[in-house]
Amino acid sequence: MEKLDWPPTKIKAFRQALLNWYDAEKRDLPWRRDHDPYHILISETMLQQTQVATVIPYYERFLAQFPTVKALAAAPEAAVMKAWEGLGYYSRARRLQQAAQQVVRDYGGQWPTTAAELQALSGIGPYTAGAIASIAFNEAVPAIDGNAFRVFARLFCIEDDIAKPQTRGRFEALIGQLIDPERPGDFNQAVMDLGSSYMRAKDPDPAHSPVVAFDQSYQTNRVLDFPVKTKKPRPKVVPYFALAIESPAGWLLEQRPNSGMLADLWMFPLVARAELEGDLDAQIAQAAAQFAAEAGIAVELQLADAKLVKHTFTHQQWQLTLLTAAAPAFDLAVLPARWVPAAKLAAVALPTVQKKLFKALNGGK
DNA sequence: AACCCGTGGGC
DNA sequence: TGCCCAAGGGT
Repeated sequence: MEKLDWPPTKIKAFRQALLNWYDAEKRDLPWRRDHDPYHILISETMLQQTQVATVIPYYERFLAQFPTVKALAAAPEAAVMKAWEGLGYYSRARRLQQAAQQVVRDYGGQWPTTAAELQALSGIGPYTAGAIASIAFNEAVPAIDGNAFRVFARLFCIEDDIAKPQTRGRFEALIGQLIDPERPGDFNQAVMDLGSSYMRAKDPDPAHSPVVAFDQSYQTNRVLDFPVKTKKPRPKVVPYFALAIESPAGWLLEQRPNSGMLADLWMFPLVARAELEGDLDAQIAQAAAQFAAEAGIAVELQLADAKLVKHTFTHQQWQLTLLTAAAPAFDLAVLPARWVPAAKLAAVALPTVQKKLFKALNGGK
């Protein structure tokens, strides 16, 4: 598709059909109240791999807590992580704050205005750079997300696998010829609205789409054949012991390493069972020994009543066997850990799997 | 290029 | 239940 074979009149008709529909039917979303690049950045970052309905309350709270790019740049990282709690993909939160710090420090608070410059900021890739540049700064660049891939794959019956990185370039070339140079931000957002309504992944309604006359997949009765996308492998099962250790000072929560799964969040200490040997009792004894070596104190681990908690991520399924122990409030200087009383749990960022563990300890409530 | 990184909803 | 999907980016 090096060169789009549509005549200029057809290109104009497509833009008009899309934008007329958008002007009449666009969704009323909190981040569409203005074109502030800070607002666009927050919303686009939250919306990565996350549904609109999930994002809306997070967006409102986040903006109330960190109203300006300077406020976000200056905030304690723990506060940013807490505001992100439950949204997932937590590196997004750290990189969002890093981007804010880059804007303040490297640009003196004056936003770069091109997609090329924006993409150099932390956490901003080709999609988010295109979205900010087109919506906030009117640059005629595509913003290719899952919606755009689906919409244009269907419109042109494109067989390329959208899971492959090299496919993006072909879509960029195509959309670059179609995007409305007068209204690039609205064009990109119209494509997203189209991709989440008439041209959604499941149960689409292409017959009533504003661009049905341009939809080759509909005309050839192959709508659901597009986009072509390879499947992901099933999550791998990973067994752990989760150590619920309670002292008069509260629960023992460990801060996870600053890279990898649930980086920087707070959880019960985990012991990987794959490295342990023997039956359950033997493994519990090994877990206790391992903990004693790290913490410098022996605890008596017991199988909890609610013993198994499962949590599925994109690539892993954790099977957590819950062990409990009562302990004195021993010194934690050697661990990246804290005693957190129940009343102070609201102060640390907990992943959903940790909330499940607390719930299991409370008898499912 | 292939893999890693969360969560909730829908069927 | 298991699987797919949802405004991706980093390495």
